[in-house]
Amino acid sequence: MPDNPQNTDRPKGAIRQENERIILSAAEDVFSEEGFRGASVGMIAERAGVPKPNVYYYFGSKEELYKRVLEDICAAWLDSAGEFDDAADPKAALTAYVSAKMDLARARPKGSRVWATEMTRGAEHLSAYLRDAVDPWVKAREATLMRWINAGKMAAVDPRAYIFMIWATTQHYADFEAQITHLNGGKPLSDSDFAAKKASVIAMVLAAAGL
Amino acid sequence: MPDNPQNTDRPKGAIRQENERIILSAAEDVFSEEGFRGASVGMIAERAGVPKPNVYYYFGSKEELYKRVLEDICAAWLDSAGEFDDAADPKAALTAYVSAKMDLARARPKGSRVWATEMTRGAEHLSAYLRDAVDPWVKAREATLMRWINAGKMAAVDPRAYIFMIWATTQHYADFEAQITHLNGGKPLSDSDFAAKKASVIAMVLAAAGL
DNA sequence: AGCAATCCTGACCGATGTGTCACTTTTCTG
DNA sequence: CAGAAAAGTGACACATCGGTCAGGATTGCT
Repeated sequence: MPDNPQNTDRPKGAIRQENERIILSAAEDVFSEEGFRGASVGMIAERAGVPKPNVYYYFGSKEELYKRVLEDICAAWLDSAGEFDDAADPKAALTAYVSAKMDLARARPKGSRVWATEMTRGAEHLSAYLRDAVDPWVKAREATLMRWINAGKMAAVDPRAYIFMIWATTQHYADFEAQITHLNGGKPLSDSDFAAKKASVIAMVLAAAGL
Repeated sequence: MPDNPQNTDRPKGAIRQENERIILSAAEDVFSEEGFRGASVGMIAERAGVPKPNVYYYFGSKEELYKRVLEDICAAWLDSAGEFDDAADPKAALTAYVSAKMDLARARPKGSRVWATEMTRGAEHLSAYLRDAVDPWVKAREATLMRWINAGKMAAVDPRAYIFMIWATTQHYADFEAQITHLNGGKPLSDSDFAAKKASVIAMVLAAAGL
């Protein structure tokens, strides 16, 4: 095996692409359960069905693998964040955003949990992203919410507290999936159960802002 | 040192009580950051300022220590749960409950994060507690909310989704403290900042239920 | 087919983790 | 004060971890 610490500079072949995908998926699983420090590369390799040195072949280190997983999650977060279109009216914009967030929670619960575990460790690996992407996004939406409030289009809420409520409530369905399942007689929410909860969340979030 | 696997059967002395308190507190810190598997007894011992074998002297194993930490957190959870008094009217009862939950999030953020990390691992260590304490509590409060809804005292919401919203929104201030701090210019919320957010959360949760 | 590049993997290394234990020191009690 | 109980702790055994590497196998290209 050639000495090449810059694994990411290698040309992409079909095998590489497939194996990276498999390993990243397994890593997301294991990191979501045990966090960065609690997850072992051995567990990830086993989950992915590859030998452990292969994980190092494709990713230079546990940390590099973790960063790649986080990047992917951040991209998904940004995707849903784009649904908060501030040219629309409050009800339409918030409905779309909460809807997208609920869909993301449903489609990517483990990603959400990786994000959550990184938060509990102080979010060191997310600090640049929070500063460069999340913070500006929050400030822009605060401004939008204030504009709507001042135009009398929605009730006067603390914009930031409102945004936190949206995040918390939607991500709860991913992050606390185990609790929700336990409280649902040990069964995960079915698609129709989830759709009903989604509708309820949208309604409540809108009502919280007088919409 | 005598061979006594039943450490918890020993009479409690002042030194023991103090050292257990210190170790439990340190354990809560470390478990909240790295979760069960990622936390090491060595880290906990260092955080507590005691030699590692002393941690084993007072607690039989890492797992026993973890269970003790969780028990303490569950007791706090039950404390705040008692504030949801179903003899009161909806507004008073919900205000009291959300207030208590916000206070708990503020006073015990690390406990909340231990709870959250145990959730991300599937909540195995909490399954009995969820079944025996949380599930009955949720069912009783669902019934209460339905009674209020049917009496026309509050808007028709999905009771369970509403309870999840309360949990999510209040615990968010603990679980995502790192994010909130990052988004607050790197400074933790001051007491007055937090009080304002608390008031906003209470208002929004009430509004979500038409109160 | 030959060769280069890529991929795979058993064995290995030093570091770190859980837990133990013999022994020492300190505290408590009669 | 003496002895028992409680508390403290350096050293240790074994397991697991992050990461490495030589060499074999497979793939891709001319």
